Amino acid sequence: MITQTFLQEISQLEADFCFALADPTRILILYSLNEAPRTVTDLTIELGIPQPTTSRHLKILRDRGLVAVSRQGVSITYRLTDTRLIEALDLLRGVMRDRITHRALLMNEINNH
Amino acid sequence: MITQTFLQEISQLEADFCFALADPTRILILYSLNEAPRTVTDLTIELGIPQPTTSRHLKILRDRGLVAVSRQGVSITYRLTDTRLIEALDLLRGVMRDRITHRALLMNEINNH
DNA sequence: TTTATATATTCGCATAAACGCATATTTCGT
DNA sequence: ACGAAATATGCGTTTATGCGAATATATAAA
Repeated sequence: MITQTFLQEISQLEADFCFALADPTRILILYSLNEAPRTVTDLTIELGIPQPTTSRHLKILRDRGLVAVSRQGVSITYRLTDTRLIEALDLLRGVMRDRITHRALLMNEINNH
Repeated sequence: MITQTFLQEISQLEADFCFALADPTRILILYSLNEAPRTVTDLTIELGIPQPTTSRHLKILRDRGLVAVSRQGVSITYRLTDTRLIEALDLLRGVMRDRITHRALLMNEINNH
Protein backbone atom coordinates (compact mmCIF):
# COMPACT_ATOMS: atom_id res chain seq x y z
CA MET A 1 0.00 0.00 0.00
CA ILE A 2 1.32 3.40 -0.96
CA THR A 3 0.46 5.97 1.66
CA GLN A 4 0.35 9.69 1.21
CA THR A 5 3.27 10.18 3.56
CA PHE A 6 5.32 7.61 1.66
CA LEU A 7 4.94 9.59 -1.55
CA GLN A 8 5.78 12.72 0.38
CA GLU A 9 8.99 11.14 1.65
CA ILE A 10 10.09 10.00 -1.78
CA SER A 11 9.49 13.47 -3.11
CA GLN A 12 11.42 14.94 -0.21
CA LEU A 13 14.44 12.82 -1.08
CA GLU A 14 14.12 13.74 -4.72
CA ALA A 15 13.80 17.41 -3.80
CA ASP A 16 17.01 17.19 -1.76
CA PHE A 17 18.70 15.88 -4.87
CA CYS A 18 17.32 18.71 -6.96
CA PHE A 19 18.32 21.24 -4.34
CA ALA A 20 21.92 20.21 -4.86
CA LEU A 21 21.46 20.98 -8.57
CA ALA A 22 19.78 24.32 -7.98
CA ASP A 23 22.90 26.47 -8.00
CA PRO A 24 24.90 27.59 -11.04
CA THR A 25 28.26 27.03 -9.41
CA ARG A 26 27.37 23.49 -8.37
CA ILE A 27 26.20 22.72 -11.90
CA LEU A 28 29.52 23.93 -13.27
CA ILE A 29 31.28 21.73 -10.73
CA LEU A 30 29.30 18.67 -11.80
CA TYR A 31 29.97 19.25 -15.49
CA SER A 32 33.64 19.72 -14.73
CA LEU A 33 33.78 16.49 -12.71
CA ASN A 34 32.03 14.74 -15.57
CA GLU A 35 35.10 15.37 -17.72
CA ALA A 36 37.50 14.07 -15.10
CA PRO A 37 37.99 13.91 -11.33
CA ARG A 38 39.46 17.08 -9.91
CA THR A 39 40.93 18.37 -6.71
CA VAL A 40 39.49 21.27 -4.75
CA THR A 41 42.30 23.47 -6.03
CA ASP A 42 41.64 22.42 -9.63
CA LEU A 43 38.00 23.41 -9.30
CA THR A 44 38.81 26.61 -7.45
CA ILE A 45 41.11 27.75 -10.25
CA GLU A 46 38.82 26.54 -13.04
CA LEU A 47 35.79 28.33 -11.62
CA GLY A 48 37.65 31.39 -10.42
CA ILE A 49 36.05 31.42 -7.00
CA PRO A 50 37.44 31.47 -3.44
CA GLN A 51 38.53 28.09 -2.07
CA PRO A 52 36.12 28.12 0.90
CA THR A 53 33.27 28.62 -1.53
CA THR A 54 34.36 25.59 -3.53
CA SER A 55 34.58 23.48 -0.38
CA ARG A 56 31.16 24.58 0.76
CA HIS A 57 29.53 23.67 -2.53
CA LEU A 58 31.36 20.35 -2.57
CA LYS A 59 30.08 19.60 0.90
CA ILE A 60 26.51 20.08 -0.26
CA LEU A 61 27.10 17.74 -3.20
CA ARG A 62 28.94 15.25 -1.00
CA ASP A 63 26.32 15.18 1.77
CA ARG A 64 23.72 14.20 -0.82
CA GLY A 65 25.95 11.67 -2.48
CA LEU A 66 26.30 13.35 -5.87
CA VAL A 67 30.07 13.35 -5.60
CA ALA A 68 32.59 11.12 -3.81
CA VAL A 69 36.00 11.88 -2.40
CA SER A 70 39.39 10.23 -2.29
CA ARG A 71 42.48 11.57 -0.67
CA GLN A 72 45.97 11.50 -2.16
CA GLY A 73 48.36 12.86 0.36
CA VAL A 74 47.45 16.43 1.09
CA SER A 75 45.01 16.92 -1.73
CA ILE A 76 41.50 15.58 -2.11
CA THR A 77 40.01 14.48 -5.39
CA TYR A 78 36.31 14.67 -6.09
CA ARG A 79 34.52 12.65 -8.70
CA LEU A 80 30.98 12.26 -9.98
CA THR A 81 29.18 9.26 -8.47
CA ASP A 82 26.69 8.71 -11.26
CA THR A 83 26.67 9.89 -14.86
CA ARG A 84 22.87 9.93 -14.84
CA LEU A 85 23.14 13.21 -13.00
CA ILE A 86 24.67 14.72 -16.12
CA GLU A 87 22.05 13.00 -18.26
CA ALA A 88 19.35 14.65 -16.18
CA LEU A 89 21.03 18.04 -16.47
CA ASP A 90 21.40 17.56 -20.22
CA LEU A 91 17.70 16.79 -20.51
CA LEU A 92 16.88 20.06 -18.75
CA ARG A 93 19.37 21.86 -20.95
CA GLY A 94 17.56 20.44 -23.96
CA VAL A 95 14.26 21.77 -22.72
CA MET A 96 15.86 25.17 -22.24
CA ARG A 97 17.41 25.14 -25.69
CA ASP A 98 14.16 24.27 -27.45
CA ARG A 99 12.40 27.00 -25.54
CA ILE A 100 14.94 29.62 -26.57
CA THR A 101 14.85 28.43 -30.17
CA HIS A 102 11.09 28.67 -30.14
CA ARG A 103 11.27 32.23 -28.84
CA ALA A 104 13.80 33.19 -31.48
CA LEU A 105 11.49 31.90 -34.20
CA LEU A 106 8.64 33.93 -32.77
CA MET A 107 10.81 37.05 -32.82
CA ASN A 108 11.58 36.42 -36.48
CA GLU A 109 7.88 36.17 -37.26
CA ILE A 110 7.29 39.50 -35.60
CA ASN A 111 10.14 41.22 -37.39
CA ASN A 112 9.15 39.93 -40.84
CA HIS A 113 5.57 41.16 -40.69
CA MET B 1 34.28 31.76 -28.30
CA ILE B 2 32.78 30.58 -25.04
CA THR B 3 33.39 33.05 -22.27
CA GLN B 4 33.35 32.31 -18.58
CA THR B 5 30.32 34.55 -18.05
CA PHE B 6 28.46 32.78 -20.84
CA LEU B 7 28.86 29.44 -19.10
CA GLN B 8 27.83 31.09 -15.88
CA GLU B 9 24.64 32.41 -17.48
CA ILE B 10 23.70 29.03 -18.93
CA SER B 11 24.22 27.45 -15.55
CA GLN B 12 22.14 30.15 -13.92
CA LEU B 13 19.23 29.35 -16.22
CA GLU B 14 19.66 25.65 -15.56
CA ALA B 15 19.81 26.29 -11.81
CA ASP B 16 16.54 28.24 -12.03
CA PHE B 17 15.02 25.19 -13.61
CA CYS B 18 16.35 22.94 -10.88
CA PHE B 19 15.18 25.33 -8.22
CA ALA B 20 11.65 24.76 -9.42
CA LEU B 21 12.21 21.04 -8.92
CA ALA B 22 13.74 21.40 -5.48
CA ASP B 23 10.53 21.12 -3.48
CA PRO B 24 8.63 17.92 -2.67
CA THR B 25 5.22 19.48 -3.24
CA ARG B 26 6.22 20.80 -6.65
CA ILE B 27 7.57 17.39 -7.63
CA LEU B 28 4.26 15.80 -6.67
CA ILE B 29 2.47 18.44 -8.75
CA LEU B 30 4.63 17.68 -11.79
CA TYR B 31 4.09 13.94 -11.52
CA SER B 32 0.37 14.52 -11.14
CA LEU B 33 0.28 16.77 -14.20
CA ASN B 34 2.21 14.13 -16.10
CA GLU B 35 -0.79 11.82 -15.77
CA ALA B 36 -3.25 14.43 -16.95
CA PRO B 37 -3.88 18.18 -16.87
CA ARG B 38 -5.56 19.30 -13.66
CA THR B 39 -7.21 22.34 -12.20
CA VAL B 40 -5.96 24.11 -9.10
CA THR B 41 -8.80 22.57 -7.12
CA ASP B 42 -7.94 19.09 -8.43
CA LEU B 43 -4.36 19.47 -7.25
CA THR B 44 -5.38 21.03 -3.95
CA ILE B 45 -7.61 18.06 -3.13
CA GLU B 46 -5.14 15.50 -4.41
CA LEU B 47 -2.25 16.91 -2.40
CA GLY B 48 -4.29 17.80 0.66
CA ILE B 49 -2.84 21.27 1.01
CA PRO B 50 -4.38 24.77 1.27
CA GLN B 51 -5.40 26.29 -2.05
CA PRO B 52 -3.13 29.35 -1.73
CA THR B 53 -0.18 27.03 -1.28
CA THR B 54 -1.07 25.20 -4.47
CA SER B 55 -1.39 28.47 -6.37
CA ARG B 56 1.94 29.71 -5.13
CA HIS B 57 3.78 26.55 -6.13
CA LEU B 58 2.09 26.66 -9.51
CA LYS B 59 3.23 30.23 -9.96
CA ILE B 60 6.83 29.19 -9.41
CA LEU B 61 6.47 26.40 -11.97
CA ARG B 62 4.65 28.70 -14.38
CA ASP B 63 7.15 31.57 -14.14
CA ARG B 64 9.91 29.17 -15.17
CA GLY B 65 7.86 27.63 -17.93
CA LEU B 66 7.58 24.11 -16.50
CA VAL B 67 3.79 24.24 -16.65
CA ALA B 68 1.30 26.10 -18.84
CA VAL B 69 -2.21 27.34 -18.13
CA SER B 70 -5.51 27.43 -19.93
CA ARG B 71 -8.74 28.83 -18.60
CA GLN B 72 -12.15 27.19 -18.93
CA GLY B 73 -14.69 29.49 -17.44
CA VAL B 74 -13.97 30.00 -13.80
CA SER B 75 -11.42 27.25 -13.42
CA ILE B 76 -7.85 27.11 -14.65
CA THR B 77 -6.18 23.99 -15.93
CA TYR B 78 -2.48 23.42 -15.63
CA ARG B 79 -0.48 21.05 -17.77
CA LEU B 80 3.12 19.94 -18.12
CA THR B 81 4.98 21.75 -20.91
CA ASP B 82 7.59 19.09 -21.57
CA THR B 83 7.71 15.42 -20.67
CA ARG B 84 11.49 15.56 -20.48
CA LEU B 85 11.03 17.15 -17.07
CA ILE B 86 9.59 13.85 -15.87
CA GLU B 87 12.34 11.96 -17.65
CA ALA B 88 14.89 14.01 -15.74
CA LEU B 89 13.10 13.38 -12.44
CA ASP B 90 12.90 9.67 -13.22
CA LEU B 91 16.63 9.59 -13.86
CA LEU B 92 17.27 11.11 -10.45
CA ARG B 93 14.80 8.71 -8.90
CA GLY B 94 16.76 5.86 -10.45
CA VAL B 95 19.98 7.14 -8.92
CA MET B 96 18.24 7.31 -5.55
CA ARG B 97 16.82 3.82 -5.88
CA ASP B 98 20.18 2.25 -6.74
CA ARG B 99 21.75 4.02 -3.81
CA ILE B 100 19.15 2.73 -1.39
CA THR B 101 19.45 -0.78 -2.82
CA HIS B 102 23.19 -0.62 -2.43
CA ARG B 103 22.84 0.42 1.19
CA ALA B 104 20.38 -2.38 1.87
CA LEU B 105 22.84 -4.92 0.49
CA LEU B 106 25.55 -3.52 2.71
CA MET B 107 23.29 -3.86 5.71
CA ASN B 108 22.67 -7.51 4.80
CA GLU B 109 26.40 -8.13 4.63
CA ILE B 110 26.81 -6.68 8.07
CA ASN B 111 23.97 -8.69 9.57
CA ASN B 112 25.12 -11.98 8.06
CA HIS B 113 28.67 -11.81 9.44
C1' DT C 1 58.37 18.96 16.01
C1' DT C 2 58.03 22.67 12.96
C1' DT C 3 56.49 24.41 8.62
C1' DA C 4 54.04 24.62 4.34
C1' DT C 5 50.26 23.27 1.56
C1' DA C 6 45.56 21.73 0.81
C1' DT C 7 41.07 21.52 2.48
C1' DA C 8 37.26 22.28 5.78
C1' DT C 9 34.62 24.88 9.10
C1' DT C 10 32.83 28.77 11.84
C1' DC C 11 30.74 33.24 12.31
C1' DG C 12 28.12 37.18 11.12
C1' DC C 13 25.30 39.32 8.00
C1' DA C 14 22.29 40.23 4.21
C1' DT C 15 19.00 38.19 1.40
C1' DA C 16 15.53 35.07 0.00
C1' DA C 17 11.94 31.26 0.70
C1' DA C 18 7.97 28.96 2.77
C1' DC C 19 3.78 29.21 5.10
C1' DG C 20 -0.62 30.61 7.21
C1' DC C 21 -4.00 33.87 6.97
C1' DA C 22 -6.74 37.24 5.07
C1' DT C 23 -8.16 39.38 1.03
C1' DA C 24 -8.28 40.64 -3.85
C1' DT C 25 -9.41 39.33 -8.64
C1' DT C 26 -11.69 36.94 -12.29
C1' DT C 27 -15.53 34.68 -14.40
C1' DC C 28 -20.12 32.95 -14.77
C1' DG C 29 -25.02 32.66 -13.80
C1' DT C 30 -29.05 35.16 -12.50
C1' DA D 1 -25.24 44.79 -11.21
C1' DC D 2 -24.82 41.03 -7.62
C1' DG D 3 -23.44 36.75 -5.57
C1' DA D 4 -20.91 32.55 -5.75
C1' DA D 5 -17.09 29.74 -7.05
C1' DA D 6 -12.23 29.39 -8.49
C1' DT D 7 -7.88 31.27 -8.39
C1' DA D 8 -4.27 34.65 -7.22
C1' DT D 9 -1.86 37.88 -4.30
C1' DG D 10 -0.25 40.72 -0.11
C1' DC D 11 1.48 40.68 4.36
C1' DG D 12 3.99 39.38 8.38
C1' DT D 13 6.75 35.88 10.47
C1' DT D 14 9.77 32.19 10.73
C1' DT D 15 13.35 29.72 8.72
C1' DA D 16 16.91 28.76 5.43
C1' DT D 17 20.67 30.21 2.17
C1' DG D 18 24.86 32.24 0.20
C1' DC D 19 28.95 34.63 0.86
C1' DG D 20 33.16 36.88 2.65
C1' DA D 21 36.59 36.84 6.04
C1' DA D 22 38.98 34.61 9.37
C1' DT D 23 40.39 30.43 11.31
C1' DA D 24 40.80 25.49 12.13
C1' DT D 25 42.26 20.82 10.64
C1' DA D 26 44.94 17.38 8.23
C1' DT D 27 48.86 15.65 5.70
C1' DA D 28 53.57 15.46 4.17
C1' DA D 29 58.30 16.93 4.18
C1' DA D 30 62.36 18.49 6.51
